[in-house]
Amino acid sequence: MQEKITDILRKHQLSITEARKKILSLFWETGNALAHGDIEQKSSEDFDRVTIYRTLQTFVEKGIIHTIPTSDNSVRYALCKDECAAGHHHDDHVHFICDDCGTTYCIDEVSVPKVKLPKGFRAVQTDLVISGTCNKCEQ
Amino acid sequence: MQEKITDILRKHQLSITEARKKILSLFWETGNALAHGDIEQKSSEDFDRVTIYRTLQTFVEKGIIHTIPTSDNSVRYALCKDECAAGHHHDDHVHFICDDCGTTYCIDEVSVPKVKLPKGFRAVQTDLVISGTCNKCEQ
DNA sequence: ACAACAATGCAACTTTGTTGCAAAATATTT
DNA sequence: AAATATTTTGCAACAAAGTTGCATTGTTGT
Repeated sequence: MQEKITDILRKHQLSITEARKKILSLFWETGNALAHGDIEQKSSEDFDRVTIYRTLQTFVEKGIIHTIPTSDNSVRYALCKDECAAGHHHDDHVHFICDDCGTTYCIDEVSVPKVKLPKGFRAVQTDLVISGTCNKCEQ
Repeated sequence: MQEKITDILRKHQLSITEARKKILSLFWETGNALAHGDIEQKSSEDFDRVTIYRTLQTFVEKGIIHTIPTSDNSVRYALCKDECAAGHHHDDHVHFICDDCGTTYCIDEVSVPKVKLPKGFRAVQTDLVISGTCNKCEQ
């Protein structure tokens, strides 16, 4: 587990620090997307607020995590697939946000359908965000 | 023009005030989506910051405008179609955000494709957000 | 025109995010 | 393995974004 974490950091040419290991393992453990606030709650005693901001920023730049668009103001982050490299994200999968529990899922098994845009519009990134009720809150 | 604006407000059972008329006409004039900041710039001398916040909130609740999900932290608003009612938005169209000029378009001619979700997930709202270069910045 | 009600402005505040710089931790070189 | 160079972190201070309570003003219905 710890090896996997340090491996990822090394692969992206990042020095291995406590903060980065901790934050990265949080993503692995939860599986789902995390907002900055979530991370702050789960590690506020270990690290400064600023460190979390900077770490997330670095991870995004290096292609380890990506941001998920949301209608409310909260930026959420999730682990990228292996194909993502620095500066070039390829996270064209579906994101699901539960209105009940707030959990954000990456639905890997569904891929984002290609859309034909009007003349002159060139697409670079496509995000499909679905909100509703997740399988845990459905009962 | 002014009649159209007051009509919309009346239809949604809102009292007709200067702030609401002004902000609503801003949406009509620009056609595209507006962030809170845009509105503040274009009317900061007329109204207080707080009034803009509250007006936008009211408009969303009443189904006059809707929020558009974005990867960066900026909340953007756009006019709803006629079918939207208070509490029930039906804005399943495509949004396009230009990386160059920052303009957010509602691409009405393209509709959001239906997506099959894993078992237990129930979709309520589907947002397809595409970013890239718009037809004005393409040259 | 008047009373009832709703919206606005102001001030104070909370939350969220940013920047510069010294101290500490990590990596690199020999 | 120790010394140096480089990066990262924490702190403080700040800037921006958003919220709340309350008195004042504006709007609506009779």
